[in-house]
Amino acid sequence: MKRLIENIRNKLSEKGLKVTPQRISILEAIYSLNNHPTADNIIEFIRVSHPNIATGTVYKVLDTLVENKLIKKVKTDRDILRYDGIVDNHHHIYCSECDLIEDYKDEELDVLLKEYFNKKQFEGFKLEDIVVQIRGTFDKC
Amino acid sequence: MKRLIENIRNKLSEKGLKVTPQRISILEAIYSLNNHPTADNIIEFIRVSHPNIATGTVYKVLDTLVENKLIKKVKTDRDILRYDGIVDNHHHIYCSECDLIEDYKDEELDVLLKEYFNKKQFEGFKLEDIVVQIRGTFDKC
DNA sequence: TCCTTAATGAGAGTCATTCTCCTTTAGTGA
DNA sequence: TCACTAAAGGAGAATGACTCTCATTAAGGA
Repeated sequence: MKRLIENIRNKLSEKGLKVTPQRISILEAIYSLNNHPTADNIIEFIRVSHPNIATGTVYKVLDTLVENKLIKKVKTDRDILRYDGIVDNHHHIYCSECDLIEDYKDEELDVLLKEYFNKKQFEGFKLEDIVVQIRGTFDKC
Repeated sequence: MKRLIENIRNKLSEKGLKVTPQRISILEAIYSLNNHPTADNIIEFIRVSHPNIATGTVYKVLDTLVENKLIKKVKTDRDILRYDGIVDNHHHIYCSECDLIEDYKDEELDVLLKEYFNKKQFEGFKLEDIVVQIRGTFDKC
């Protein structure tokens, strides 16, 4: 736990961001809440230890973290914005029945896509990132 | 134009949906406004010829159309829902600078992905759809 | 043409997110 | 170590996209 917080401090100052208790607990919340929390999940989690944090602050910090690539936004077509503490390239599996979003890492796929798009070459466009959305239904749902 | 409306009528009744003037003009708006309009874009467009349409009606019709797979939802990074009149399998290019979403059709890519995921086989998961999100920046932005 | 049921209009309500403005604090430099 | 300044946070009002409710209207089948 100590170690996690030390790690968070380093990440923040590496980016030239002020290390504030609010920023630390928000990142801590994202790392603790596994499944792509919403802003609301994060606020609820933090209020336990930090009852006075303002919702505006949480949104502002989340924006800052996204800008500095310490977290990612996850787009879903069905509901509100979610946040993802994993910034390595990875994909998402969306269940059509429940609201779950699962992470999907697949280096073989990454290589395949990278090679494909390298060959392709877009005119007038600088490619930054490719994310695959896999939609389907879990049998358990 | 006559032809477009006839086409829309057919699509609606094929799905067993009542053919109402509101539904027709909403679909017409989506087909006319090319680039993935927001609900607001659609409302603005329709009000010209149909000033009394209620915003609630527009949202309700859009939901119905999505449910019946006559249109698709797309979400931008800035968290605004947009609607897409193209329901064939296709992908999207997201610009990090502007909020534009461009369509990206690529059958070679579709085949590649289909083969890849056929080989892969997920346990306990029924695959429905694979969409690739391509993020980057247009030089013009 | 009539009847039933679904669709629409109007407008109030909701709720995630943003804004404003004042206070507090992190980090720098003396 | 302390003081200063710009950046960050708190409180809560404001915004705006979307939803709900309920009375009215109209599509489509009998």
